[in-house]
Amino acid sequence: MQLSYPTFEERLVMRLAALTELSRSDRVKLQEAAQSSFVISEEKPLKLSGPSGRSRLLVVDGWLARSTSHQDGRRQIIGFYVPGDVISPGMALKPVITTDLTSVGQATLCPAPEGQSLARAYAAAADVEQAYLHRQVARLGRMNAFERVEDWMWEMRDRLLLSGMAQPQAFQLPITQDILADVLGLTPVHVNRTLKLLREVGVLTWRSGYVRFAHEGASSQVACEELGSRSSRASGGTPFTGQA
Amino acid sequence: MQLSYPTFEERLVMRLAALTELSRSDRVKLQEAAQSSFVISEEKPLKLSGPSGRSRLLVVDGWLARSTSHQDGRRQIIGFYVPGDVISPGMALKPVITTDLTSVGQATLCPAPEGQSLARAYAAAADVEQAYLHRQVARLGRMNAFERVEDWMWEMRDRLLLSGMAQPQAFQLPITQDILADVLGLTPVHVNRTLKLLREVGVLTWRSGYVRFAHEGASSQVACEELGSRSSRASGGTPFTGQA
DNA sequence: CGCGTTCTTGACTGCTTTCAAAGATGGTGG
DNA sequence: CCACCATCTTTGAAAGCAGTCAAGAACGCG
Repeated sequence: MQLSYPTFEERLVMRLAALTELSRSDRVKLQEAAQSSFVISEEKPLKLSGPSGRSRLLVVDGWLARSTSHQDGRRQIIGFYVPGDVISPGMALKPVITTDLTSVGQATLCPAPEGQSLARAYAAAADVEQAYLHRQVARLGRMNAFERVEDWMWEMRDRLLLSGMAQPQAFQLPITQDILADVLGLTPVHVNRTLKLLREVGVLTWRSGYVRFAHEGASSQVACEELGSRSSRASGGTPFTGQA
Repeated sequence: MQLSYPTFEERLVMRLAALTELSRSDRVKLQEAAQSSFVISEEKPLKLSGPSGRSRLLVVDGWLARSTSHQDGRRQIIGFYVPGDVISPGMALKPVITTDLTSVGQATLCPAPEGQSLARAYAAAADVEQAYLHRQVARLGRMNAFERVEDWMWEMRDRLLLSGMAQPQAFQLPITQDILADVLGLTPVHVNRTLKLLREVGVLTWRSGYVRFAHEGASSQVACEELGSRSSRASGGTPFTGQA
């Protein structure tokens, strides 16, 4: 079980320092910023495109989701913002697509302080965010349900690890299966079945908001192999349940 | 039929001026840059992550594709760069995912000139690129084959229109169906069938590298309606808690 | 303890893939 | 000018992965 998380200050410094060398003064600014944080109530959409959302924000606690939806109810979550992530407003001259930003549960944010080295960190964060978008495209375009779920789980582990919000083989996942379905472009029912499969095959378990990997560092590559060996065996009752 | 395209200079100015007001001197810089363009031979991957690729580039002719691929052969094209687009290197500290940049057919590039107003244009271009990534995620995650193809076609029309590389109802599409399949996360066979359907339903035709829309301005919204009226309902979405 | 949300599971449907092969298309050389 | 070849486009039939519909079980909360 997760014993304790880093403090708000520690998360921000930890995460952003991983991107660039932060000057001492900028680290102090981050810690000060964390003091003046504010809470976003559950499921209340943020308007970042308007004049109010012209400033950059930092996530200090909770998860935020960027999503888009049709009027027929279909919804796609583009991605999440987790503690330490930078939310940039964007100039949004011509809305190629409109996205909403909502908090998952309750989230705490703070205005992003300015600074020499922080500017570099924000730029790097934008690059990383783009890379994760690329990966999300690849995931949705060319991976099956099994691979999508596993790949995504490892990705979140990696990201949360940077701000101390995860352990090497486990992390807290504060979303429902419905939401995960909207992230991975699947139906809730099929997400549920896929999770069951991941559990049976011995990849990971997700119970009461807590994800635990059965084995260390397995990238999406393993997912492919698992899948290949499973299907070649025609059907798989696989031993090896996850450890407690 | 396409009578003639704008000159290299015109494309760059046209496209970037649509993002921000360009100063007179910066427009001149763009025109000069277009003079010193170089050609990328067909299907030769560019290495933009290395030290050589530290500079920003502008596309003046042809299409480039950013893609990623598994070792089992599956390939996903993240997106295209078309004339007027800005290719930024990215700091790529930790490769969350590795992507290749290859030219589709033959492409012409030039180094991106620096300038006060150009800097704003590049920033805006980056924002727009991110918006198109969001849209690509939504397309792959929550649209069926029919909608994906139509939505993508309109998107490319819109983008090419900005640099004068398209007409309101037609544009030249220099790719194969195989490549389109890798963009939309489908198989070539199904792309072919979907194109046939789009043709029969009277949405668009694509013959000898030339796309022509049957009707004016139909967004992806129309795709949904078409689909709905034509046969069974589109794949239902996942309603969210507390919907209206 | 009751109720709403979330999680599971089963049975069936269907969109997309797979496998295979025939039909265009375009460029090249005789 | 036409045969020839590689590439690309079309089409059919069958299989599979994911979606749909429905209902029961488990969970959390006041």
